[in-house]
Amino acid sequence: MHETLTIGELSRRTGCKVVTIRYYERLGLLPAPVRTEGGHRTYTRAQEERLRFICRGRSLGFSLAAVSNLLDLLEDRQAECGAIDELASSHLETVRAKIADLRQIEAQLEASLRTCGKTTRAQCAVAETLAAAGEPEQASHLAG
Amino acid sequence: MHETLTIGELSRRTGCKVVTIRYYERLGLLPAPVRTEGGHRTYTRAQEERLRFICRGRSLGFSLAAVSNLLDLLEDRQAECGAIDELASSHLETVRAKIADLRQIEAQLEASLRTCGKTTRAQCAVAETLAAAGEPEQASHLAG
DNA sequence: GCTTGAACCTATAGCGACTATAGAAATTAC
DNA sequence: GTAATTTCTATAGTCGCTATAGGTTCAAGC
Repeated sequence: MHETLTIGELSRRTGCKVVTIRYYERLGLLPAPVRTEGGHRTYTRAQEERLRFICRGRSLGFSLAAVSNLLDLLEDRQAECGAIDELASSHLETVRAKIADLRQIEAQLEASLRTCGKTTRAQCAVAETLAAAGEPEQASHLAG
Repeated sequence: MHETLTIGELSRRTGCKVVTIRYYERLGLLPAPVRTEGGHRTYTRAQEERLRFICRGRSLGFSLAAVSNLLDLLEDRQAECGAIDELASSHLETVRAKIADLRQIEAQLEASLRTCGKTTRAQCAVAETLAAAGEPEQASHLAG
């Protein structure tokens, strides 16, 4: 069987939006597929697999650059498993750092919300938490 | 005393970069400060407080739009504490959702790293985790 | 064969929250 | 007076998309 897929079918099968697929192609993450006479893209199973890999990497929080590295490593039959592991474990560290950041934020928000509702507007605990004049802090690793 | 500050001094005192301070001004988050004859910005203590508030909000993961809302609420002497609480607790939910996402990612990365190093390249567990053909997933709330 | 409507195409601009660059002018320290 | 530092403006780039506009192709029904 192994028929080819339109970009819409590929999108449905992978959960990756059509515009995003085209975007990945423009970035060079996905190879330019064969086109119909009219110029529509047609994808193979191999390309579907590659896209799945990209999506999975993204859903694990890897940057597109990291995903690209991973794809290169996988394609290089000489490459050691070690290089892949390294990328993954350095990413794991980043993930853990983000969790730690977020937990601090969670705790502070919880604390100020807990003491609020009991005080007047002038001493709103949440407002105080935000206004608290602390020492300059380095920006956290948080993106948003 | 209450002297004014240059943008560089303000930056050092708050930990907010000079370019970022100017950026906040352009967005209207910080009022345009008085200038010297030569056109250099001079800041007051009130503006320093406002900037601290913004930075604190950002470090708690609030968007600039949310910070702007919070500032408006604080300035409005009529406003109820409740509105502030609502913003904070809805943000807390977002934070918790992000933590949950990241924990799943952490677990998956840990799991694949644990089983790796024991297998040959061909069955690299990390590579498999990434290649795993799963059902289409909705994108997580993660920004980066 | 013809028409309709969905899916597809390209190109460009926008989002958020900055960051980087270039080149000029002001300020401060000696 | 000069040299170093800081500041100024304006513009473009980052990341990972998303949205818009305006046009073309494709598949199905008649």
